[in-house]
Parts: sequence; structure tokens; C-alpha cells
Amino acid sequence: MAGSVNKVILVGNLGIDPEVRHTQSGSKIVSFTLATSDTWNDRQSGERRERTEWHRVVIFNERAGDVAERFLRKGRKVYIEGELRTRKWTDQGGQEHYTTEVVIDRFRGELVLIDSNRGEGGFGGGSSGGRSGGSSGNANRNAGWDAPGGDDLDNEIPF
Amino acid sequence: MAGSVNKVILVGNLGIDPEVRHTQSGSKIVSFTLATSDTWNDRQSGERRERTEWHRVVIFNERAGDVAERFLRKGRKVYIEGELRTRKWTDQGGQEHYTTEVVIDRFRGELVLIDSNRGEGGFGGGSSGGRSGGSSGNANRNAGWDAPGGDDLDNEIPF
Amino acid sequence: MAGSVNKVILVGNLGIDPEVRHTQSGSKIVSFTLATSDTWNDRQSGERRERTEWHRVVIFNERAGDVAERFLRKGRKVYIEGELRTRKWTDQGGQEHYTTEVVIDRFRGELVLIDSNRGEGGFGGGSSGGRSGGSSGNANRNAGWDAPGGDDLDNEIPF
Amino acid sequence: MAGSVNKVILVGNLGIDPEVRHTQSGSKIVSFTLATSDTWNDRQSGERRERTEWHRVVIFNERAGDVAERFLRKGRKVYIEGELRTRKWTDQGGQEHYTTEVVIDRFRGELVLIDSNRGEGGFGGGSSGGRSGGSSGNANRNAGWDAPGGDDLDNEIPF
DNA sequence: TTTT
DNA sequence: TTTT
Repeated sequence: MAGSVNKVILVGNLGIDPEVRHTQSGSKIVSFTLATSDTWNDRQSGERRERTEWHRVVIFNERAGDVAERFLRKGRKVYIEGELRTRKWTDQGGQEHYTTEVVIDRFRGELVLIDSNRGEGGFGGGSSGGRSGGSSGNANRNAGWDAPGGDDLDNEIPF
Repeated sequence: MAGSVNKVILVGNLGIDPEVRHTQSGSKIVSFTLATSDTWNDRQSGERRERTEWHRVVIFNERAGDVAERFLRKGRKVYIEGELRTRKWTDQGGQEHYTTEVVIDRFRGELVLIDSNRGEGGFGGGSSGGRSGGSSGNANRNAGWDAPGGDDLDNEIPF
Repeated sequence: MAGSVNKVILVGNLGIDPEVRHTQSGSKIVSFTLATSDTWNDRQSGERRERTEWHRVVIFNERAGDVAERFLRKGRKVYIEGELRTRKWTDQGGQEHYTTEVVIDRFRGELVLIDSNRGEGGFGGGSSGGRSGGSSGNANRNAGWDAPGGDDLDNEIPF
Repeated sequence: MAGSVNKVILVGNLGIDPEVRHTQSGSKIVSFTLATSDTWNDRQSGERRERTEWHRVVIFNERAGDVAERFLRKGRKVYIEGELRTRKWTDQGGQEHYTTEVVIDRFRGELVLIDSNRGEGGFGGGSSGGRSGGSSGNANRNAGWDAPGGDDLDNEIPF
């Protein structure tokens, strides 16, 4: 009710193959790391410098998760639109930590395959595979597509 | 097969009260103009300059349309996320024209009320009104919310 | 002074090779058309449907224009961030028309090459070509990079 | 060589007054926390639920920092466009931590005041204050606006 | 036609 | 710690 916007837009390359897990209620969760990099000329030295940023992407949306699982692999380029979410967790030593993730959930977010050369591994897709964006994001066009347990999905995740 | 993105993000003020119409199939369409403005200092004259840009926003999404109809009025500030769509039309003289609009449809887009002072006219809102973003956009959480006629909705619009 | 935002984000493919022209004051202007497409399943027929949207992109920023001129070609995929601008023009018959464009100017906007396989024509780029985004957009890091005539650049354009 | 995009768009309210500090080289750094919130109806219970997300915003851009320092206060609403950056730090106990921030630096990012009711404290602004977006972001229109030390600015920050 |  |  706040009148707020929380949006992240990334175009980058996967650092790992997508990892798939399921909640107790059966919902699929797909996650991976995504690299973006920035290059610029240092003003003083004149040298070319580069910074790579790693983002953790987590997909709760079933359709987008399916697309990620089927078509994304380490090294692939993808457009991700999601929201920032920071969660708290405690390590074995009892230390508290915070991790910020880019989340595509069932309400919002999008995943678009940017590479044209998908399918290198023979997992197909072909011309039918098509654009993931349309079928991911917020679509929810098939009734009841997400599992019971719904809204507290996040609490079930054992990262 | 596209791997494309078509996204517009606007924060601006309505130039008119939202206009509501319905397709033959009963779907609601809400539209209005939105002003954004830019100011800068002219390099040569040093004068302050301003340019106002007018955008035509068209909402096919029922929920976002409801929010717009209920809470938006001329002068209000709103965040709009939609996609660019250009349509062709012919004037009475037979001349062809093209008009580009920012569209929120049932698949994509969002509308967030930015003004806190909504409700000036007493049309309420209250705690129920709430934030439109969550309920608009792509939600479609209530089954079958859009009327038959569906995908060729656009062709029915008599602008 | 309005507190407004006017932003367009596109990922699409060029429909033509970039066209380069110069204002009387010597500034370079690069423009091209960009296609984005959307596919979805029609609810009634169940058929796969597709809509292609064409956008006109105009670059006033010298750096982004340089990158476009050197690396972009018909068919290439690019990420464009710009603002919407609608201009009025009159055809030979005296008819008035409006055209909406996505503009990258010296203040705002960005262009990022998305294709990895740039350089097909042997115009190089190599590993040095690098990311265009950093050097385009709003950088203006080299003093006085844009030509005299500055702020009324737009008025000089003979589209 | 990346062809990547790293962009965050937030509209939210400040949780604190902006904090201002300076690097050894004299550059100003302004930071604050920003809240965005999301509300939705729980599917199971039907109850209204809300999640508030807190973001840490850090501004290295001098102009945007000036605007933030002058016009932003706890509770104000602002549009922020920046990039995600995660930095590592070690607490007193020797424990390593990571913090993700939304950064506006001299190359990229934007800050737009959304509240119309700025100036509550009488710190003015008037017609001069105006919109920050134009003067922040990437402008760098006044030569040499940022202090020596430039590119490794980030390393000097003692958060 | 909006807003500051 | 914000806001509605």
C-alpha cells in the first residue's frame, strides 16, 4: 500500500548451471549466479579497468523456472527482471548473515533468453522454444499452476 | 524465438481524468495522457530550459484499469510500466497515421499510485484501495477475469 | 523540475544498418529501427500468435553513436535505454504527423551490444571493443566532446 | 567485452536522514536506507500480507549527492536508479560479511524527488532546487567535478 | 492537458 | 528505520 517500486534489470551470463530444488509443498525453485561486468578507463593511470559483479538469482515462478531449467546453462546470456530481496540466515557458528537476491516470483519478474545459440547440448527447444519472457514473468495463465503452500514459499527454502 | 524486451517506465502527471470505455466483448479499457518533463541549463544561453513530453497510456488489464478509474485523476502522479505499441489508423480524409502508446495489458505492465494525497474527491480508497502495483500488473489472480474476445482486444478499440 | 521519469528499455534486433547524418553544427546523429516481438498462445484458438513491434531509435550522444556506427548492423541484437520523444512534422501534402522515437542524448541513455558475434564484417572490435555501455550513455568524460550548437540539436534534424 | 546490464529502479521512502561523509580525497558520499513494500492477499488465509524490503543506497555522484543532502529527509519518497554492488567487509570478530548496495556513481544512476512537499524544514530549494534527475545521474557537465582519487573511490569508504 |  |  506504499506506492513503491522494487525492480532489478540484469543482462549477464550465468556463472553456473541452474540449480533446481523443490519445497516441501512441491514448488520448484531454480537459482543461479549471474555475472555483469563494467569496464572503464581509470582517470589517473589511464588503464583499462574492469569490475565484475555477481548476482544471485532465485526463481519461484514455475514457468520461468521451467525455462531456466531447460534452456539456461553456465555461460549463457540472459535478461532477468526481478525484485531485490534480502534474507537473514545464521551460519553454523551462530553468526548472522544477510544475503541479497534478485527474485522472480509468481507475481512479478521476467526471464528472457538472449543467446540465440541455445540448444548446444541437444536439449532442443528449436524454433518452438521461443521467447521465455512471454511465458514466464507474471503470466499465470493456467489456473492453479503453483503448488499449495503458496505465500510462505520463501520460508520453506533451505538455502 | 525473439529474445526481446519492450519496456517503458514513466513517472508523470495525468493531463486528463482517465477515460473509460468498453469493447464489444465487455472488457474495460482505460486511457489517459501522462506528462513527463525535463529541465536543463542551455549551454549557450545559460538559460533554464524545459521540455514536456506527453504520453498516451492505454490499460487493457482489468485490475490496473480499475485502480486507474478509481484513484487516478487529472494532475495525479503515477508510476507506469508498460510496453510500446504503435498502431495505424486512418483519418476522415483517408490519411494514414501512426500513434505510439504505452500499453498495460493482461500479460505485462504495472501501475503504482505515487501521490499520497489520493482521495481528495472523497471517492475513498481507504485501506482497501491500497497499492495498485500488487493487484495490477500481471496478476490475473482471479480466474477468467478478462472477457471473451481476448487476444484481439486491440482490434476492437475505437479510438 | 517535475519529478518525472521517462525511460524506455529495449532488447531487440536492428531492422536496418544504422544511418549516420550530421547536423549543421557537426554533431553526429545515428538512427535505426529496432524490432521487438512478442509471442503468446491465443486463448480461443489455442494458436501461437506473434506481434512484432518496430521502434525508431535516434542517438544524439556521440559516444553511443560511434559504437552504433562501428558495431551495429542489420540483424544485430542490442540493449537500448533511452527516453520517449514525440515530434511533429508535416508531409509534402501539408498533413501533420507525429512520430515517437526512443532517444539517447548526451544526458541520458545507453547502448549495450548483446551479440557476442560482432565483427562479422571484419571491422574488428576484438577484445578491445568491449562493452559499449560504459563508454556511451552519459559518460561525457572527455571534455567538450559534443559540438557547438548544443542544446538545440534537435531542431537541426532533417528527418 | 561484457555486454551486460546492471540496473536497479526503486521508488520508496527514506528510513533515515541522508548520511554524508567524505573520502580522504574530498569526495562526498551520501547514503541512506530506502523502504519499498509489497502487499498481497494470502491465498490460503485470505489475509492481507505485507513485506517491507530495506535497501541501502549509496551515492558517489556529487550532484545527486548534493540533491540528496539538500532535499531528502527521513520519510521522503524518491525514485532511485542505480546499480547493484556487493562489497565484502570484516567485522571486529574477524567474520567476513557481504553487503549489497544500490549505487549511484559518477557514470550512472539517477535520483528524482517524487514528493511534491519538499521544503518542509524551510531549507528552501525554491525554483532553483528543481528536479534532481537532470542534474544528477550522469551529467558531469561541469568539468572536473569529482575529486582526485577518482576511480578507487570505493576503496576509501569506511562504512 | 500535467507538474514544479 | 519508511510509507499507506
